[in-house]
Amino acid sequence: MFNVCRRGPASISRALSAAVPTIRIPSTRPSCLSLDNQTSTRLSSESRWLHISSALRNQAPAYRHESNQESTEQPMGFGKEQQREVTKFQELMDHGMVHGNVVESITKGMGHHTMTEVQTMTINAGLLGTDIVAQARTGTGKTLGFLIPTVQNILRQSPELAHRRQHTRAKASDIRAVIISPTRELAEQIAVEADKICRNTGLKVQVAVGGNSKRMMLNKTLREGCHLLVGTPGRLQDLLSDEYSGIKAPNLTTLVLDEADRLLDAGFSREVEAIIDLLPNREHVDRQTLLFSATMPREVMHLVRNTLKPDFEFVQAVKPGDIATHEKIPQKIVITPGIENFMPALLELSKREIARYEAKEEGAKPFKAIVYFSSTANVNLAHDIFAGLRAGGGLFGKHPLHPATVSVMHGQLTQEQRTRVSERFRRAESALLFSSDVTARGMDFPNVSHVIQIGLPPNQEQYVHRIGRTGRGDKTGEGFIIVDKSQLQPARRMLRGLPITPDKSLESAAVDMTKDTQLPKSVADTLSQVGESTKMVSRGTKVAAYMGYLGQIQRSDAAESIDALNQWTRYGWGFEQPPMIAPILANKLGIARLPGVNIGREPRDESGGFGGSGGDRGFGGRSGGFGDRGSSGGFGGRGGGGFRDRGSSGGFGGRDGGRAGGFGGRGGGRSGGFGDRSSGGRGGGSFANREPSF
DNA sequence: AAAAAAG
Repeated sequence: MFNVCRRGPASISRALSAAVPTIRIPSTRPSCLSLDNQTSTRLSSESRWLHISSALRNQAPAYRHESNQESTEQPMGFGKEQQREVTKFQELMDHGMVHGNVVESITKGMGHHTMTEVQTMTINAGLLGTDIVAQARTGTGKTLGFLIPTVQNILRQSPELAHRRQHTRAKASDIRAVIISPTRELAEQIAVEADKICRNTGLKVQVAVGGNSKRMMLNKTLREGCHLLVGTPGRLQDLLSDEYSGIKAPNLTTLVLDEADRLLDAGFSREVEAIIDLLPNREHVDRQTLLFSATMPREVMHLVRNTLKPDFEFVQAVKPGDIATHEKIPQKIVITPGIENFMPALLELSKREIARYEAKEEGAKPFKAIVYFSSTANVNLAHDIFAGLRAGGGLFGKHPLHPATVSVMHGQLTQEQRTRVSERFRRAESALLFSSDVTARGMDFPNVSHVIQIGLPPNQEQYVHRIGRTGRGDKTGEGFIIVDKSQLQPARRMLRGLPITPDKSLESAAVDMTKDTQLPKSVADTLSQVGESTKMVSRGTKVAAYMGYLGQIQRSDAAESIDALNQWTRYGWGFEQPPMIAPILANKLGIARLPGVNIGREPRDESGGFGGSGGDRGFGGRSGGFGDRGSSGGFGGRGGGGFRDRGSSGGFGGRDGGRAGGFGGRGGGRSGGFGDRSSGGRGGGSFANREPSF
C-alpha cells in the first residue's frame, strides 16, 4: 500500500556503499553522509524515476495509480523486503544522518520515537538531497517528514548553526528555507513544529502570513534572525518583492511547497509562481525542492515540471486511489425533508454522542466535532443558534450540550481570533467547532471524534479533506453529512464512489416540519430548543445565511433550490416571506422569474444590517464557549436584533401560529439542489464506478 | 451572493 518507486535499487546501493565504505546501515538506502559526496548524488539521480518523470514531461492527464495496486508499472526489485529504511528517529543520529541536537529534540523533547510510514518515506528520501514529490495525506506526520530533511540540509552546509549561540546580526542571507502553505493556521502549525525541532540549534523560524502586522514580523526577524521562513503565498510574495523588507533568500537551500494542489487553486498559482521567480535562480544557487500534494492533478504536474529538477524522486505514500479517506472512518449520510431539519438533527446527534460518553458506553469518546458549512454566513447562523440553546425552556437554563463548548472558525475572523479559537479547540476535550473550509485541509486538531458536514461541500475533494480532520494518526473517528432531499441527486453525483452509508437513526432529521405531527418528547424537546434559540438570532444573521446558500445555487436546479431555501425560512425561522433579493442579483443568478423569488430590497438598518457587520452580536467575537455570554450581559448584549423577525411566529418552537398563505409551489418531487460545483470527481478515487449506496 | 488569501 505504500510505495517508493525506484529503479534499480540494488545498483544504487552498491554504488553508494562503495562511496561510504565505513558506514553500514540496515537499509538499501545510503546514509546522508553520502550527500557530502557529489558523485554519489549524481550517480543516484541518473537512474531514477524514468517512468514517472517521462510521464510528467509528456504531460499525461494526471498521473494516478489506478485502483489496482498490483500495477505492472512497479519497477523490478520493488517489494516489501526493500523497505528497510531507517524507521526510528534515534537511528538518524546513530547513523550520522541527522545532527544529534535535532534528533534529541524529537525523541526527548517531542517524545517521537518511531517514524510514521510517511515519515519513513519522506525523511529517508529527502535526506538523499534530491527533489521530492510526495503524494501524502495530512495527519500522518508529514510536517516532520519535510522539516527534518530541510533542517539537516541547512546544518550540513552550515554546521555552526547546529549549536545555540549568541545572537549575531540578522541578515537576509540567513534565510535558507522557504516553506509555503495554503492557510495561515497551517503555516503557524508548521512553524510551531519547526521551532520544536530547532530548539537546541541556532536555527530560527519566522512566520510570514497575512493578518499579522508586517512591521512587527520584520522587527522580530531582525531581532531574532531567520533561517526557516514559513508563510502563506500573499505575504511571502509581498515580503520578497518589497526591497525594503530585507527579506531575500540569496542562499536558499530548500523550498517546500505544502499542499501543492491547494496552492494552485485559482488566484493562488500566480502568487506561488511569483514567489518562485523571486527566489534565486536554481542555476546559480542549487536548492532542494520538496513538494507535497494529496492529489496529482494536471496543475500540480505542471508545477513539478517547472520547479523541480528533472531527476526528482516520487514518493507515493497514499493507498492508491484513496486520497484521504480512511476506509476505517465510518461515513454516514442523513437525508432530511428540508434544510430546517439540519440544526435539530445536529443537536440530536450531539446530545446522543455526549450521552454515550457520559454513560461510559463502550468505545464512546468525548464528543469533539468539527461542523462544516460552505459559507461563512451559515457558520455564523449555526453557531448563534447553538450558543443560545437552553434546556428546559428558561432563559437561564443549562446548555443541553454541557459540558461541550461551541466556537466558530472562518476566514473573516481576525487573525488573533482565529489563532485563539484553534488553540482552544485543540485543547478542548469536548467541543463543537463550527467552521468554514479554512480548517478543511491540513489542520491538526487532536482527538476529533466527528466530522459533520452540513449541506453539500463544493466538491468531492473538499469532502475528503474535511473527513481527514478525524481519524488522525491511529485515532478513530466518524463522518456525517446532512443534506436535504432536494440535494439527493447532486449528492449522489458528488459523493460517488465514497464509502458512505445512509443513516436513519436521527428522529429529528426525519420530521416533516411543514406538517403538525405528534412527536416523542425527546424529539419535541430538541425541535423546540432549536426553535427557541433560533428566535433569538437576529434577522440579519439569518438573511445573510440565506444569501450564503443563494450564492451556491446551480442554474440547472435553481427552482428546486429556491423552494428548499424558502421552505427553510418559513418553517425554520417563521418568516412570512422569504428574504428580498435585489433585482440586479436576481438577474445575475438567473432566478428573477422563478416562482417564490422575492424581488426587492432587504431593509438593512436598525438591526445592524446583514452580512457579518458583527457589531450587533454581543458575545465576544463569537469565539469561545457559551460561558462567555454570561459575562457580556446575557441578552442585553445581543444588540436587540433578535426580535425583528417581522411576522415571526417563532420557528418550530411555536408552529401553531400564522403559516397560511404559501408562496409558490414547493415543488415536492423535484430533485436538484445547490452547492454542487464539482465537475465530476476530479481527483476521485478508485471507487469511481461503484454505485452510491444511498 | 458563493472558502481561502495581501493590503
